[in-house]
Amino acid sequence: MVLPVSPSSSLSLPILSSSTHHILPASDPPYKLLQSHPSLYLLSKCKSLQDLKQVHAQIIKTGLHNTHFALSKLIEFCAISPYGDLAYALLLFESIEEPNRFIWNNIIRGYSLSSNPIVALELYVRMILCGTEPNSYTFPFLFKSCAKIGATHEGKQIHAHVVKLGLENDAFVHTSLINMYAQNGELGNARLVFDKSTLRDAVSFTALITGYVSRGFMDDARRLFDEIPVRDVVSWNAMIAGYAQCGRFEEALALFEEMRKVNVQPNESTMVTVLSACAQSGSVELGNWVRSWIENSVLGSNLRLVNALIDMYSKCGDLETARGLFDGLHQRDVISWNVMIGGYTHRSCYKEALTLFHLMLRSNVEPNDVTLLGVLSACAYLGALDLGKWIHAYIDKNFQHMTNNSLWTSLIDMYAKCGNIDAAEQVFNNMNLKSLASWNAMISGLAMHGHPDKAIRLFEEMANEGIKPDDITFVGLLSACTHAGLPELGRQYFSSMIHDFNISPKLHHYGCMIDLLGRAGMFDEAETLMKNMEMKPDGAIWSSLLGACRVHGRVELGEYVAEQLFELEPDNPGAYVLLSNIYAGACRWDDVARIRNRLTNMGMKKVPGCTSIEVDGVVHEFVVSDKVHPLRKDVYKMLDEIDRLLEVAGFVPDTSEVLRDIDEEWKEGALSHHSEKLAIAFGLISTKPGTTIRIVKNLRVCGNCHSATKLISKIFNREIIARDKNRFHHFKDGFCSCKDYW
DNA sequence: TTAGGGTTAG
Repeated sequence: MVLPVSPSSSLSLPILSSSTHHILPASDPPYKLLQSHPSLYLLSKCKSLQDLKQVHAQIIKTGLHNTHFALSKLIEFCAISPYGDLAYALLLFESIEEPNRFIWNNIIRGYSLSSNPIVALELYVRMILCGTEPNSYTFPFLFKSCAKIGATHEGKQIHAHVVKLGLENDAFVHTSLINMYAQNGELGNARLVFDKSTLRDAVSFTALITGYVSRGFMDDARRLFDEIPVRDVVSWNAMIAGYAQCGRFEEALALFEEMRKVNVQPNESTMVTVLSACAQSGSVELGNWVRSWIENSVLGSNLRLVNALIDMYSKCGDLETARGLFDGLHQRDVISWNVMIGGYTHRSCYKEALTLFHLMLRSNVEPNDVTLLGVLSACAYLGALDLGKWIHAYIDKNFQHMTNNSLWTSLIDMYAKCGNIDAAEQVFNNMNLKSLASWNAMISGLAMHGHPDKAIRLFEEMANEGIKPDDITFVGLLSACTHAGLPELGRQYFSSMIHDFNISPKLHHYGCMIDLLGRAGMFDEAETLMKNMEMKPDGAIWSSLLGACRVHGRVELGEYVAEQLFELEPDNPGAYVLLSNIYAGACRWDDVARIRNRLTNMGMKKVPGCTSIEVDGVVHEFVVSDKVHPLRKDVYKMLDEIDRLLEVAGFVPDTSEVLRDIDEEWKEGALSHHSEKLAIAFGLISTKPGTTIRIVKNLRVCGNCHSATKLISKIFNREIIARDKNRFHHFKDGFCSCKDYW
């Protein structure tokens, strides 16, 4: 936006110095009388737009609407108060023939606080074109708007207006100017404004410190902090929050100690900041101390603090204490619900998260975008497509105009992970402004569904639109190559990422490459890559190499790799299972027995296989040889029928696998009782013929179940979409989309 | 002769 430029001036303000007209009409009665007028008093008591309209009517009835003062108060209330209504304020504003400066300032202020601050700038243009001179109150609202929408260009023009009017020495204008530059990433200019002025109170210092903190310049921030003549509580808070934000929790907590030593009384924000540092660093002891401090202070029942406590306890893993505090709340706001739901998802208790969400819907608190982001990630994890769809509809209805497009990205992720890649593509294609995250979500979605061609096309489209890929984009691309078994292409992307895009490979990228090379049997290249890594390979990388050894029957290499894994992750039974299977493949039964014994002696328990399926919005979970599902009798009856039909169709179970391998659901006996087959049987009896069955398994699907499921899809004429630990399998007409490569 | 700046769940 270009603001009006005066033809007579090299600076930008045209009408400022020329015509200022006078403000209050002569009809305005004495102020004292106005201030004590009952309608104006009532205004401050309004709690809704309806109340407001009644007071407005009374103001008109008593003739007060002819005074600028009453109109000012009315507009101020409508525009600023949480009970007001900005649209109503604008309506009123437009009806005033010659708004005075106070009225202009307050309508601008209202928009600066709104979700649409650009209107504040547009109103400012009108204000100066109308010949009303802005004052030191006008500018902080404008700079706040510029900061909120990143309007540096406009901010600079308005800065010129400030200079022209000689207002740069107003403390409020000064600080909001620093803040505008700092928030818009122009730290140099923020510093210039700060250095040029003699106005150096804690507030202006803090504005600049926050700017440095947001860019990670902690040393500069700290130097400034040490220079503040009189540090107030907000400056302490900002510095503590700064350390916490960049993960330097010890320094954050040390500063908090220091603050108490110099007798600065912590306030609500201090405690929120400290609790969030405790939450992130897992310092539940300090958290407990903070809790007793809070309970012994006037802040005892402060909702924000209890919310922060709930958040702290759940992030530290003490969900019980968190839930106790949550249940003890007499009044819960949306944040209370969000932290508790987020606590469950953070600790992987997705079912509890969804149960709580349902409870929230029944209470009188409206979910917001944060709630939905949390719930969508739980849906994605559980494969709860029905609830995910419901949330999609809810977003369409209530959040259509929201600028936060992470909700759409989250929907893409949810649909992809719930097995509905078409719906994911639809959401993606309907997005007006696609963020990098949304491109990434779509690319990885296509990758896990085994559509490397589509993922690659999307990547090219993205480049054509001038969007620069990041490291996550390449994880998606490389995993597309892994799932499709395309080592050559993977190699090309890996090299392109480093040389064309200047992105240094992280653990994830190496993981994809080593998986890809290993499974293609290119062990020499995989080993070379591992040796040349800048960081130590993690358990996941060694595991994928071990998996490749199993596929290719590389016993000796497998033994070496397994040793590395035993050392790195002594409590992970996966490595033992894989090594045992490698021995089994080579018919080395003594070694198989030795490894089994070692496993048993160490008292390790394999993660039990578990498959979930959602029917009519309810998520049902089945474990291997399930004995708890209420409909298990019918399920096992169906299972017998399935086995009979499989036999008729000529299916011979590969029992050798059960005898030889301790497969992913080891020790659990009969193949037909694997959790995915139980879930499929349940799906067959509880959905209409022809309905797609979607299941989610926590482990990788075993070879025997994979073959059986292919045939089941044909016999029962059902599409079966299965998500396992690594990827998706779309079973249809006797075939699987993974082309038996997984 | 009505008002304004810096910290604050993910």
